[in-house]
Amino acid sequence: MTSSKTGNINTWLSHLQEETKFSISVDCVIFGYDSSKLKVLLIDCNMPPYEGRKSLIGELLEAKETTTQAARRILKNCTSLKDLYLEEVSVYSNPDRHPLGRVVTLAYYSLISIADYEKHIVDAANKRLEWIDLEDINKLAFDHQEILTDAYNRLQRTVREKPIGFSMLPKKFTLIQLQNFYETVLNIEVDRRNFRRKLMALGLLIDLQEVQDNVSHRPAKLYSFDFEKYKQKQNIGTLNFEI
Amino acid sequence: MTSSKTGNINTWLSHLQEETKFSISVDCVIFGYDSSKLKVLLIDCNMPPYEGRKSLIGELLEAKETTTQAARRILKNCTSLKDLYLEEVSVYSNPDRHPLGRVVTLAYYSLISIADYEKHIVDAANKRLEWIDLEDINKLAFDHQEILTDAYNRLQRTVREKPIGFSMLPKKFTLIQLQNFYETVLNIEVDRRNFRRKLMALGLLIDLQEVQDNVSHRPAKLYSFDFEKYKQKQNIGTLNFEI
DNA sequence: CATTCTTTGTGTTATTTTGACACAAAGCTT
DNA sequence: AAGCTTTGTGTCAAAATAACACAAAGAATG
Repeated sequence: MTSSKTGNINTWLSHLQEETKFSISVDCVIFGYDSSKLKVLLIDCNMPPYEGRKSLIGELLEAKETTTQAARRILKNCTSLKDLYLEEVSVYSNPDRHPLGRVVTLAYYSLISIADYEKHIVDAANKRLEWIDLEDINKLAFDHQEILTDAYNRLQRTVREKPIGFSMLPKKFTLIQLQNFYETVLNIEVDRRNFRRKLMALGLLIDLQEVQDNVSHRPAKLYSFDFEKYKQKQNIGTLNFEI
Repeated sequence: MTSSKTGNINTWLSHLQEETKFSISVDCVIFGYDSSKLKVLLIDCNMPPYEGRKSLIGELLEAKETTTQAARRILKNCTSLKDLYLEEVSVYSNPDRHPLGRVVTLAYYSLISIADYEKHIVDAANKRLEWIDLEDINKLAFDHQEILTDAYNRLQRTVREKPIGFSMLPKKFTLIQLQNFYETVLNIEVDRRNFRRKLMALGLLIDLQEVQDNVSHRPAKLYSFDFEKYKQKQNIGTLNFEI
């Protein structure tokens, strides 16, 4: 019945054979946002046949960790930041996708506010890490272009449904900055007044009673996102964050 | 800088070591719909310590296939059906999740119209496959309860955004059947008239000019879903399938 | 110091979408 | 023929969305 030599892994005992074991890597798409640009943290690839191209940041899964833990390890290695937003994208398992041999990859994406955190990017020169504008990326190593596309689609979807965008903005932001962020990430244009009305109606922005500094025009009011209130609303089911 | 012994898998050459290779399995959550019930195709598990419980259907990934191909192989093995809807759920990689040793699992879910296809379920007795009402499932083997929950959440989300529900219904269906389906899967109640208005407004249902047979009341009109028109609308961007 | 420039902040109206609700029609049963 | 069950349909109120213009704040300029 079952054509597999190994049988149903979930019902009867069989031993795990070496020839059906695989290297697993975890690749991270690290999105950053800065001055109205969505960027991705990339690294130079010098592995044939992809020399000269850039690639996502990835490492092999280790013996005693989950893929999520591996993703956090990678993030900490290149940003020295913990607690970043992290979301699984997909699995990439084409047998020929990696020149070193068969590597099955789990992709995750993560979000960073470049303005707030650039100072933490460790040793960027040594690691040849670089923020590249998303719109300028078109030919990554391996199947990373596909991974990036998938990750971006996931980001676009999730950013509409959950307040993950705020982790890409400074802690204090203006409504215009927030609007620009959504317009950039979602590649849309929205009416300023309608956007403000909608956001204020959520009741999740804290008016900091401060205004911008050092701008050569009327300074905008500063807000922060009320994560506490969001959690409460989430718990009591009152929530509909929808951009 | 990088603490990993293996270094960045995507930049420089390192060999793939045996101690960091893993067994990978693919598990399928096969949803079926029949007489207003959402069901899942499960198999008896007789592996300690989970004897007596039921589990999802899964097999080990083979050397030359993608995880998607493995999922299709599994589906064909237990339903002899090809071209079923298939969607990735998530990866499960806790080191202790499987008693045989470390197994990293990719979960997929798939959809079947039980009414149309039950005849194709091969050798259900031999394989100890059984359709179990979703609401009666509460203690599966391994971490399969978690996988099922994740898969169901994905199904609920996708069924609202894409016309995947029609692959769980007979090819000819009544509007009431369609409504019952959405009410069951989404665990909501909707107004009959408003539901009909919304669905007809999509312009994607074909009025078959037929009515039900063998019912002891006024027979309902039969419809089918216009997959062709849906594809066209999708291509020209006119689409907003949203239940 | 008055004028200009840029950007912020705000309210109303028309349109569309959603939600609530009741009764007649079809076909089978008795 | 009367009764039963389920299907099929329209209107109106409420809510959400989309479109739109002008005054106010502060810096820069002459």
